[in-house]
Amino acid sequence: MPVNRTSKTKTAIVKSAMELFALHGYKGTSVRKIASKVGIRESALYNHFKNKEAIFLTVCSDIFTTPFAQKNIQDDAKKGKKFLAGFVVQYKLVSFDTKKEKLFRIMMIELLQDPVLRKNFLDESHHRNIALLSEAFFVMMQSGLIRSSDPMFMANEFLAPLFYYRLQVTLFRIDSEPTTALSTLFEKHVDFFWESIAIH
Amino acid sequence: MPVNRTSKTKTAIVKSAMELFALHGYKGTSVRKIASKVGIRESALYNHFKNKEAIFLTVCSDIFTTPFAQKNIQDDAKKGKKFLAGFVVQYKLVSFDTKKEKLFRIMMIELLQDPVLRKNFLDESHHRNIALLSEAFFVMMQSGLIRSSDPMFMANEFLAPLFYYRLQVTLFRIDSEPTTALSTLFEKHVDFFWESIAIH
DNA sequence: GTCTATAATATGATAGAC
DNA sequence: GTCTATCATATTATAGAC
Repeated sequence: MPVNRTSKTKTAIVKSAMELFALHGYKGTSVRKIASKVGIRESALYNHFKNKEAIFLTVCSDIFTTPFAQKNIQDDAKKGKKFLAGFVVQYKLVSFDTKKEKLFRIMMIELLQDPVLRKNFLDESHHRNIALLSEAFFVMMQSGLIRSSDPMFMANEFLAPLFYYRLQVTLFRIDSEPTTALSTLFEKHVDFFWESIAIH
Repeated sequence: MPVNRTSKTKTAIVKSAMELFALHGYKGTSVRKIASKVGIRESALYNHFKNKEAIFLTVCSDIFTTPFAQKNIQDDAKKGKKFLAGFVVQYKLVSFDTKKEKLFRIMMIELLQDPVLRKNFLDESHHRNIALLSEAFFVMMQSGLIRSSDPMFMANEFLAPLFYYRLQVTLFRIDSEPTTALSTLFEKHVDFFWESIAIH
């Protein structure tokens, strides 16, 4: 028997809620509208969730799950540019993933209003990425692959454009505008950045 | 006699509304709360503004006014690093300006929800900055100051970290955390970037 | 697990006295 | 220009029948 005992309705609620939260934020999404989108009455929804916040928390539960499961940075980082390219491939995949994009929208809307979400973003997303990249750059410096600098600052410089491009992708997609031009930015960033730091 | 006939109450409404919008967004701010903060009744507020949206539009009216009044980029850009440093000084001033910070918060909250605000951000902020920087980088390339590359892409790479640092400043300030460490990032960015592109 | 009914409250906005 | 009073509607949430 399946371990996942989550009912079909509950799954449908989370899915509908995610879409509405991504479009109108927490306050702009009413329990009524979620229920309506699912095709049930408001009261029936309370059979699956304690309240509106519980729905939101479930929707946000894997907002910061990251695919950057780095096993061995010490070794991987020695590959230099290839390591950075690999990181960006993952980042780009996440940026264009439909579900992740919805969660990213929710995060951006609530980031400045929700203290918990804000802390999680800084800890689980920003600091985690910075720590990973810092270590990698440190290794690359020790290996003589790149010029010497503050690894953590370099990590910030490397990460920031990725975030900015991801935000642009999201903004374009909201208005159904093509993202082909934006798509290449990620790879160009790796090339440009590596050209900037590499010791030839 | 003064040209500005805006009443004291109207000014107070805009000020209070700005603070509330910056904290809780458009939907999270009720007309009641604005009136309460001003110290008047809700109905009195409608004597100064047609409706809630009119208040919001007034608050947002100079959200994209920029201090980057570049007279002569063709000449200024030839100064190379000094031009970039000057740009960043302006950007940093805006990032730490109390009023501008509130407007930035509002923008970030509504950016993904309000199509008009989104378009204005892309046109008046992003594209304007990219156009300015692109032209500057183009001049620098022609002058042999920096390595050859796509000027517009380079502009993106230069602008993105500034935006990211500004966002971090804003997030830290919401939680009343010190921004001294962040403060130096802006100058370090200029140094790092110039080191990356300059022809020595 | 869903429905109808209902409660308590919040919201945007208006009417009319002062 | 501000007040009290009021309205229509929307909102979160609960009670109880089926």
